[in-house]
Amino acid sequence: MSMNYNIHFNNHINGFLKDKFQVDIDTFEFQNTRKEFLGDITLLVFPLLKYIKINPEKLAEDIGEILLNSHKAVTGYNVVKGFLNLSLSDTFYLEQFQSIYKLKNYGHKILTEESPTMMVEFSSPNTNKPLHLGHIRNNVLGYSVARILEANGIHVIKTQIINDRGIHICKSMVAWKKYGKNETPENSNLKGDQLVGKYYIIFESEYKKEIQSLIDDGLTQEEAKRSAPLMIEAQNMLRLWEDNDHEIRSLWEKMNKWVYSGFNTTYKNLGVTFDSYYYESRTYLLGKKIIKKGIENNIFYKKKDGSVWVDLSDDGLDQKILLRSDGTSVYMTQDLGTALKRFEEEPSLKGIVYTVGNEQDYHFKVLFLILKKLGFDWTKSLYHLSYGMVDLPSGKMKSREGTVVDADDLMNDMINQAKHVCQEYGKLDSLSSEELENLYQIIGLGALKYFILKIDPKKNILFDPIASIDFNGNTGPFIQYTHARIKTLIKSSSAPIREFKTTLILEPKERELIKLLGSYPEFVILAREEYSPAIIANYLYDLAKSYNAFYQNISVLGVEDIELRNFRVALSQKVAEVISSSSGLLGFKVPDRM
RNA sequence: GCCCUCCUAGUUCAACGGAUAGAACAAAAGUUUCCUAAACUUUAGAUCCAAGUUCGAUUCUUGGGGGGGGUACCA
Repeated sequence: MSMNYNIHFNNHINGFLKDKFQVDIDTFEFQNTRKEFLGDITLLVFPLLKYIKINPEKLAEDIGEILLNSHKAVTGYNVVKGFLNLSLSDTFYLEQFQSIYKLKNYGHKILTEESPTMMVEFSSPNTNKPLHLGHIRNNVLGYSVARILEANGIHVIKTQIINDRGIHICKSMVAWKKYGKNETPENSNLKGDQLVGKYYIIFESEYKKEIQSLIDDGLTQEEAKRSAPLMIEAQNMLRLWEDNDHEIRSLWEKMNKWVYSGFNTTYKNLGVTFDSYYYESRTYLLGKKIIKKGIENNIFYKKKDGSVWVDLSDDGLDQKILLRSDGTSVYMTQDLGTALKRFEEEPSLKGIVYTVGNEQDYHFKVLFLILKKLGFDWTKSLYHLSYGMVDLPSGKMKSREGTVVDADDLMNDMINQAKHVCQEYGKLDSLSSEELENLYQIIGLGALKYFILKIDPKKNILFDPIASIDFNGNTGPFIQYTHARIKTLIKSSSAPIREFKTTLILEPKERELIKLLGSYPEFVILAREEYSPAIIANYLYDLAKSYNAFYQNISVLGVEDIELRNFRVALSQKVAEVISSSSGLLGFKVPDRM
């Protein structure tokens, strides 16, 4: 995680090793020198021992000597075990900084005609109930990865597959028909998705009652579940839906429309957007052709009852069903078809990122393996962006037990919490009520997003709403606050930013910050697709923290030197840019003033 | 049962196989002539256990313990 010092020192070290040991090594490992040692950057000599059998300290000494004599940036060196600590000149850092400072959108590659295209699938809700906290992690992760890919010069299509058909939506439809015929989002004052979700819950609870009374009549649990009138009605409805029954289809369309309108509100509040949509109702029949071809090529096999399977035991996995005995498709069939369709429709498509929870790790392993067996060459650029569950301090989220956290409720709570905290601090008298509402939203949602993104995607999250909105510590509001301070600083500084004098004498803390910015290519981290949002988020926090330390130190010193002041302003501006730009990657908005 | 995954201070999280394992919150103490104290400076505190691989292991391998997830006609 440091600047690519190879660019600067590669030739010198390489030439030396060639001359003396006849080995050709072209990349070296550098890291920032730990602050308890003297020096700025450190060359790791250990890895070289594989090629050169020599005492590491001796080798480090030799390389240090060569660099000191031949490279003007190196002003000194010392050796600790296999670590070669190099001191670099102020000039070097200043030049680095200046070259970076001139760039706009540092770390962002420009999209061109030749840029590859990738698809990022995320969100992918069911249309029978509103989005919940788990969806928020999904959306924030998927959207963030899409932005990171874009910064890498990749043309990204953000998409989702909407599970808009099936028994789950029929349950809501049955309940709505039976218990709430005239209720609409307009006359009930409920968001469309909330309304449909309400009837899903009504279905489940009425269904449970029916089961219980059947059990009381002497049926077994299994029998009761199967013969409950509501369930039979829902299954009938599904059949009618598949037969294209006009009435059912129009009811289905009406209720789905409500749900989409509700989802759109949620997405808008959350700040995510999509470029295309796939609907299960249009994709669920896909994939059967693939199955047929697979059977012909002996990749799949048919059982006596007519069901189709793939045997993956050679790859350490089980056998997997691909078509039911009645010839209908399963989830896997559909996903095979959808993947193929996407590559057919979008000839320039290079790969797909699937943002789906880790409970489906196995599914995607199998999906990718089957596609590979079928011989599609794009299989290797399919990636399952898997992420852990979100737990609450109060316990686990279980949708069946009604302990889920609704996405809309959570966002509102976060905004209210932000309001509460802001009002406690006061200092907001100068803002209009409209500005205030906007501010609360920015802070509340920034807190939520950062809290989720700062954690390694593969780990489970323990989400604590109160802790997330703390204005101190590793939180979104802290970074936003730092950004706002920098903006104020820049605004209040009338001094123009001029060329720097290389004779500048720097205080230790300033040097640290220059190093931070000198190693600004660390910001490339933001633009490297192999890094997760979590790494970026934590890096961002370090940056904000460094700025605070820097700021405090300067204030205490009371430095008034004019050159230093200009320099400081320039640095601050760069930090501000870094923060606001990377905030964008995280899906933050940052206020101009607070 | 089998497969996948996670386990680091009291708590929530960091650490390309690199130096004395970093932060934050909570705890204890201190700092206000200052571009906002929504800050800063101290102090105390951790790698689940056991082997192996090597110059070096929180990281890789194997075994064990604990949590979570998956497991053949649900998505």
